[in-house]
Amino acid sequence: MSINIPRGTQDILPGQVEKWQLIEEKARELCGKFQYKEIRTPIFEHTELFTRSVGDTTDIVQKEMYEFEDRGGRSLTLRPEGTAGVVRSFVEQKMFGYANQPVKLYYMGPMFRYERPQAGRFRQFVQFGVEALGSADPAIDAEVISLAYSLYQEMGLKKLKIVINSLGDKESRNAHREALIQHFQPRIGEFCSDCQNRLTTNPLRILDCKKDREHELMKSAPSILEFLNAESQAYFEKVQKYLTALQIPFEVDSNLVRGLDYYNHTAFEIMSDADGFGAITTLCGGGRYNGLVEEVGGPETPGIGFGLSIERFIAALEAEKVELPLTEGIDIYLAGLGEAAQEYTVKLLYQLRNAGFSAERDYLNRKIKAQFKAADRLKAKYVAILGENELNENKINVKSLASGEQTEYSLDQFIEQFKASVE
RNA sequence: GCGGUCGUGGCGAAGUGGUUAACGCAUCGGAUUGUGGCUCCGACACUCGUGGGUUCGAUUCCCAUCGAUCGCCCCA
Repeated sequence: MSINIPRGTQDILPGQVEKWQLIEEKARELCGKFQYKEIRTPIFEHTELFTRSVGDTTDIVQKEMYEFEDRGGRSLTLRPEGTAGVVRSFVEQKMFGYANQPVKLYYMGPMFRYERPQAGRFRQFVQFGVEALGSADPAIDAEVISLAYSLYQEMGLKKLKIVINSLGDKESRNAHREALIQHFQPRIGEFCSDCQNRLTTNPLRILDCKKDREHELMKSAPSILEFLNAESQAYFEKVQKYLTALQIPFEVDSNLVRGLDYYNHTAFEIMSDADGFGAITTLCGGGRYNGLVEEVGGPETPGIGFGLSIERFIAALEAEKVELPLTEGIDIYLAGLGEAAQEYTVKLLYQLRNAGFSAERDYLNRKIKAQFKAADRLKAKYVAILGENELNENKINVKSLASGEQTEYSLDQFIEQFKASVE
């Protein structure tokens, strides 16, 4: 029996990988403009880092982590998200002491979650994310959101929706939580089983339920926004003010919840409205996590960031049928006929490549006709034909595949002459 | 963890309880003995996902299993 790819993973092959490269390039370019620097942290960390930061009651920690013990008996976990590792590094490398503050970082790499795969959901997926540590200015919340938004826009996505909410600070959250429990408790029996569980684990999530959306208690439920204290309220308003100034369209959804424990204040998601996008709508999720740095052992430091999946990014591009500017084709294909000529093309090919051309030759000993077909498939602009005749007469014929015109060159000076004629 | 659908050549995709497993694309060869994209001709399935069962006989029926896919939960 042959070995197949592990569940929830994928091979990204030539033809598809170019899309990844484009997104990665664009992300890096944008980070340069926004002044976020790349950080590369390990793909596995001590398990405790995730249980402490992500939260040990979250689904991620409870049932989705790739956790293992190494030969030294340490409990390690393949990272399920990017923020924890970055924050760990921030603390461990004492970045809070850097002259440049806030510390603005980005990362790109594989994350791992043991989930049942479906559309836009994998066990290994690639996340691009950004973290800004050390500033509690609402302007940086707007900057982070605008960075993600720009990336999608510049790649050509149009059907985007930004949803924001404020989760408030700890005080606001706890007050809200109590109010929710009081609100739903008396009639929780009328809700779905999921919601009944949520009442004790995470009552906030009840508001997010799709089944019980129409229940009257849903509409009358206390909103987090009513429980924001003055400070949280002012902060949230500032974020909105800045987004408006940046002309970034957004809507406030007081039911927007984040699944990781470390979030507070600003929470946001960027979603795709494109048809045929299935059940996945969230392209990007992020928010503020003041308090996380302390949780991981560092000094009191505010932070905000987002994570987005490249897989979903590409799915959204496909759903919107965005044409990406993928470059393809080669400059020249060397068709050789006969042993002596074929041998000669080995050298010629290398010279062409060194002269700056993308070039290819036949490696399967094919006949001239098949070599032309191969050149066609490679979308070659030119085919150079070298046979016994040409070799003896010190010349080489070059045919333009577009026009069909054939030009003769001196074999000695072929590279120089060809280069001159193309330029 | 739960539910729906599906599993036939490199890819896409028909099909039947019975002995040669359609077709399309791709590939290779030929028509055109050194020139592509069009056309025509030819070649190309000893695991019909795997294991077991029913049967004289199964790719086709049943069960299990694995995988894919979509949805729930949750999330990127």
